[in-house]
Amino acid sequence: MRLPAAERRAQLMETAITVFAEQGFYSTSMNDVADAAGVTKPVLYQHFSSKRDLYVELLTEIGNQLRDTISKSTADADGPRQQIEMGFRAYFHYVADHTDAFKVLFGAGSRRDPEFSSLTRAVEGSIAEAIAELIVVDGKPAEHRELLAHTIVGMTEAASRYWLQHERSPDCDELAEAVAGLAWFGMRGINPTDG
Amino acid sequence: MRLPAAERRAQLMETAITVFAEQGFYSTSMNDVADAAGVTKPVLYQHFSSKRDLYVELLTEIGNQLRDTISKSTADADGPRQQIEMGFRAYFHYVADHTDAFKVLFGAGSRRDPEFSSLTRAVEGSIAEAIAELIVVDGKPAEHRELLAHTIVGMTEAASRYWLQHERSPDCDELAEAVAGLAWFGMRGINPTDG
DNA sequence: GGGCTTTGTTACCGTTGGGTAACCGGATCC
DNA sequence: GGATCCGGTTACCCAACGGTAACAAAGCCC
Repeated sequence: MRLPAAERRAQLMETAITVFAEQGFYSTSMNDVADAAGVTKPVLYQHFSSKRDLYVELLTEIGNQLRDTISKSTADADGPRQQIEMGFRAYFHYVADHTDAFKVLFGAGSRRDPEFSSLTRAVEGSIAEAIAELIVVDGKPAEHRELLAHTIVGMTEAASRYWLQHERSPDCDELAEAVAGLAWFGMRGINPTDG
Repeated sequence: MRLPAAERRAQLMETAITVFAEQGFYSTSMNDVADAAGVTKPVLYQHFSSKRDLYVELLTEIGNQLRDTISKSTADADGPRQQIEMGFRAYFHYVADHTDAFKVLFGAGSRRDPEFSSLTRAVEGSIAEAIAELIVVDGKPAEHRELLAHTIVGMTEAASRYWLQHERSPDCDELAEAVAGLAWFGMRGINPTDG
């Protein structure tokens, strides 16, 4: 029942992710989180100064996790095609293994609020940056690169949402392959001279 | 000041779209909507039985509008490539011309709630259906088609969001061309035997 | 075992916001 | 010119929720 501060804090964050993932930011009360953690509200306020603060900490932690996962997995890729492939695989595996975290980071509540959305956009931005480097545009304005990169990131989120809602079929790797193919041929078709 | 019921109702819906687009479902109070319309709360309740009811009516109207716009524009297309092109053009023009409506339909508040999200998903579904027919997959499970179609729909939303946040540059048609290309070559690359 | 710290709890406050009851005033119809 | 709609307002109720003050009890150090 009684836990040392650090452990309690970690448990609260984990619990909060579950509850927020299910009900979203606005429909979740601090009592909901506290109850789910088997604790009362003031305990929550011992660790987080406000509801927003709690949510912000969740978003930053999740964002860092996802970013690290992807960047580690693409580090030792061999060529752009493989980099795309491995990046997508890592992304979808993260979605599969940390579904609640994914839902919190890219779910509804996080995009409306300016403070929250700046965090999720930072994550999207850093992923998009990596993708943008793989796009070769000649004969087209360079700004298209960022646009297309962000579009691909959004596409991946959409695929994840659809996949989660349809019994996670096909399996994770097959999903990654299909969506990576869509992205790869899409961005390559734009500029067919790309080797 | 004083308006006949039908007009007042129309005005309220238009105003509500603006306010909801700006602040989202949860952060918008019925008073906010009423104030923005230059009217008091009970007037709102004379036309809509609850906040949810108001929102649901907005979503269905917007959804129908968007669906009609797209299906009309693709009706007299000549071949799949042109169908994609024209569909995307219609979609992005809708975003440009009815930005607030777009934000309400695909914005944050609408995906969290099951009742709301079923409406936005219905729209996405009907667009995805049209796209799915243009995807030819052989050698791959047929279920991939729906997955990819939904992925492309999501990609379009993401592109719209990014575009709106970056001063709407490049212009609408150029945007449509770029994203349509991404989708077309993406879904074509998946199965290169497609003519 | 007594005192201090750390971890909880109960009970409360203030505001916000969905929803409603009761009342007002001008046009219209006879 | 008075009854009658119809569109509108003021004033309110009540529940939910973010946040807090004050208090209880477990563990630890000596």
